[in-house]
Amino acid sequence: MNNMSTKRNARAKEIAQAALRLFARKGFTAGSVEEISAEAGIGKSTVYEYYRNKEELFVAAVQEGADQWFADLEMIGSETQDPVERLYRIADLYLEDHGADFTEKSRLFLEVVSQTLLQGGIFSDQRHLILNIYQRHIRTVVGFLLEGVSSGRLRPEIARHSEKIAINFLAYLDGLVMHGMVAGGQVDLRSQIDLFLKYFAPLLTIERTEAA
Amino acid sequence: MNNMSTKRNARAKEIAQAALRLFARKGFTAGSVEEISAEAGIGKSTVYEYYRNKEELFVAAVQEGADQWFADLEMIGSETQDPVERLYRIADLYLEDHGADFTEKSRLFLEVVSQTLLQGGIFSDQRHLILNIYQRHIRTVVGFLLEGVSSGRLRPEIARHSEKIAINFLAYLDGLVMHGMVAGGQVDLRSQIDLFLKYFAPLLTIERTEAA
DNA sequence: CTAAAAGTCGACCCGTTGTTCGGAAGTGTT
DNA sequence: AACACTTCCGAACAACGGGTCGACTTTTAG
Repeated sequence: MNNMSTKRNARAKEIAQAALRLFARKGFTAGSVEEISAEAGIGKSTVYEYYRNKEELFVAAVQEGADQWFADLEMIGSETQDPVERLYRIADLYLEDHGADFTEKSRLFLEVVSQTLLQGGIFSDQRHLILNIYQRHIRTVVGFLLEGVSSGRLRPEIARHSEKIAINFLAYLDGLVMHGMVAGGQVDLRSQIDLFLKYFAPLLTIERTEAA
Repeated sequence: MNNMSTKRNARAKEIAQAALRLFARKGFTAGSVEEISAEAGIGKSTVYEYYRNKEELFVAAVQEGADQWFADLEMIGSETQDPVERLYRIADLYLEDHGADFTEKSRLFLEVVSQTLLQGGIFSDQRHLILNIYQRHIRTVVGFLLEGVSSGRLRPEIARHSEKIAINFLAYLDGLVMHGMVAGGQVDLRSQIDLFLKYFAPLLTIERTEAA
């Protein structure tokens, strides 16, 4: 029985991952259930054994994507204690795989935003789900900042505005990735971020190097 | 004859504007041609007298949106000469109408980005069109920065990185608007921008007020 | 005034796709 | 081997929506 349900869960997860890949590639409306089933290597009707409908499948795909994202974020938290280094690593995460074609995460993120506000979109009546993911995202970065203050590497004043700072930093990264998308390789995201952090990081850290 | 074609153009523009509104509200795939025709107060088939197909209509809608946007941007350029003031005004433009529900421009922008990268999307083979709009956008802000340098209000070093700076600034604004969208009023965009510009503007201007 | 041209639109066609259904194929139990 | 039970899927259903067509109305021009 337990064996049964774990096997079932594993199957459900496989389908969700296939859906994640396809939705990221083609979007919610254009990505058909049949294609997803093909991607997962099963029949179309089998999908409906695991998910009531396409929307539920999309939600599962988003959850799957979010889980992967937070796993990466937490990895950063455990691998380095230096707050500035952490910010650089987050930026790396955003740029990851940004070669020939874009990472699944960015595309799916875009699709989520669309579905969140588009009238009649999937999340228009399930905002709380997205809001949870969003707030966890912010909270993680706020945590990094506050830890940086406690450990004495960041200026104490940061603590007061930690949430605003986190939001601004992430907003910048999200926006930059979008620019990279529309500009399609015309913009060197790496050097954009380097320029940004070159001025941003000193605003946060204690050691002020006034001598240029 | 001339009268005829201007009348025809006017009609085409009306339809494009209706399309702009609807696509912004429901997205490209979910917004049907029938709804657009209803929004424009005409029959569905009439739309096809002015646009070959739905994609062409979408392109027209995007052009329409871009035209409005650049008109606003140029207005800023003519209304004030102060470069920092101009940046603030651009930020205002992004926040404009961000009350109950979001401005058409932001939503359409999102849809454009989607359609630009989604495999099989409209702009996947018409990237140049989007790229033109994008570059004009960047170039306008670069122009503001360079004018600021010439007039002696911005630091001369700015000139070297003017494009990178413009991109970073606009990327931040785009990203922030997206955050506002997903967070749905939980984030006070105005105060986010104020915090950002409070640290950003002094990096650009000549008069350094080291005494806090 | 009239005939051709342009504009309009209701009705229809048809491909796509989400969803259901009935039964076949596997799995475990006794 | 026979049974229940789950898993799987091919085929059919139904709705939706992009696009076409032919007839009707309005405009233009001589």
